[in-house]
Amino acid sequence: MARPTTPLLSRELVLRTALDLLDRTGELGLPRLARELDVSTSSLYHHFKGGREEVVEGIRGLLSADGMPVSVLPGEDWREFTRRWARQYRAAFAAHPAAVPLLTAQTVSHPATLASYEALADVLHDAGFGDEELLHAVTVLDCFVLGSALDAGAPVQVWADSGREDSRLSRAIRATRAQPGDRSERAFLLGLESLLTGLERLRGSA
Amino acid sequence: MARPTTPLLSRELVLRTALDLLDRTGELGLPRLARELDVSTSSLYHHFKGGREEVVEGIRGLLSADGMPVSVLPGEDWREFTRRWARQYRAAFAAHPAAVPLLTAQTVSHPATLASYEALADVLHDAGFGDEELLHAVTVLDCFVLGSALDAGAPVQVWADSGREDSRLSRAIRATRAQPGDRSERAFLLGLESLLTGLERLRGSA
DNA sequence: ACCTGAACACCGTTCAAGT
DNA sequence: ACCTGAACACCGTTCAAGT
Repeated sequence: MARPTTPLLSRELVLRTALDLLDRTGELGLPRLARELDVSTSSLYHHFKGGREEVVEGIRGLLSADGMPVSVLPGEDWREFTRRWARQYRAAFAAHPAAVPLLTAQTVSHPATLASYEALADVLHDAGFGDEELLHAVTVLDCFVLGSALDAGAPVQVWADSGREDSRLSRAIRATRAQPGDRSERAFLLGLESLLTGLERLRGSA
Repeated sequence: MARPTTPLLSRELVLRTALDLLDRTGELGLPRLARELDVSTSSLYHHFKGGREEVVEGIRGLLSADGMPVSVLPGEDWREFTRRWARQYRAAFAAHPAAVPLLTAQTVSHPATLASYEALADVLHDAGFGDEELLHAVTVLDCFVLGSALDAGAPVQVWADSGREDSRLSRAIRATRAQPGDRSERAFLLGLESLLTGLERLRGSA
């Protein structure tokens, strides 16, 4: 066939298919992805010169572009914005658990993701955070969100439950009947509030 | 040569070499690892029937076994123990940044790691945490430590700095002159204190 | 510009063969 | 039990050839 009159691929199509493949199989292989698209593996390199890494980064963009808050709503303070930012960030990851290890293994470079961090930084700055405090705040939130995203896909509860039956942890798990996914999210919300309170104190100390 | 009179390999030797390889090259390939050990690739499977996954899990054990607190020191309260637990956990990971993405991509099953979580759970229980609160506490701490371990290897600061020069984040980074590694640790300690305070409130509400 | 097919250097894993 | 060498089914990436 060689060059078709109308392109068979587009970045968008490749990325959507890649994310779907990841969701269904838990893995992302370029040959497998190309098969899914009815195309030869080398075709992918015409749209992603950076190869596999660029595909993964594109997936990050997909998740960042859709729904991440970019500015404060009317009447919203920094606490509310930050809560929204963190919840949306985690939710985007939690919806695609298999993508998370791939994303955390690779440096962030996608503009949409960078933009969402910039938005957070701007809001914190306007709220009175100094440069030092601002960096700490962004780092702390980033760490907790990423860790929680990993936990959303592979909850502590699941592997802890396979330990000794008479252990404290196993007994605690049996004593409560919430689903691992629910518990993961509840713990996230709880930790987030603690961090927001801590950051408020940090802001005051500036 | 076939079977040597004295074994060429041991789990310990393989794991130490694997961790060293990971530290030096940032990657862990079984053929590469075998070459490092002057042995054929298939030899590794005699000591790790679970293959690559078991090797990675063994590395987790190496990091967990060495220095993780297992019981409270005299006069130590739950807060101090938990602080020590989290700091040691993160430090073990931060010392081997390339191992972190491998470890977070794979379910925990190593007894030494499970034991360190059990130890934390026991201390929290003795401090009066109920089953529900205990699980939340362990989850929150796990999330934050893992996220911070990722950040220790690939700090937010590094990739954020490659954004627009006039952005708030880039300006904040330039305005402060701490090293990314230092900042990562400082942010961790700051967030940890916030979480400890939050968990204290959780404990009280039981 | 965009797709193909072949080629290359890698993987991880299995297994019969040797001591 | 422990090591080897060959074999298998995969990877990711490159590149000349075709339209």
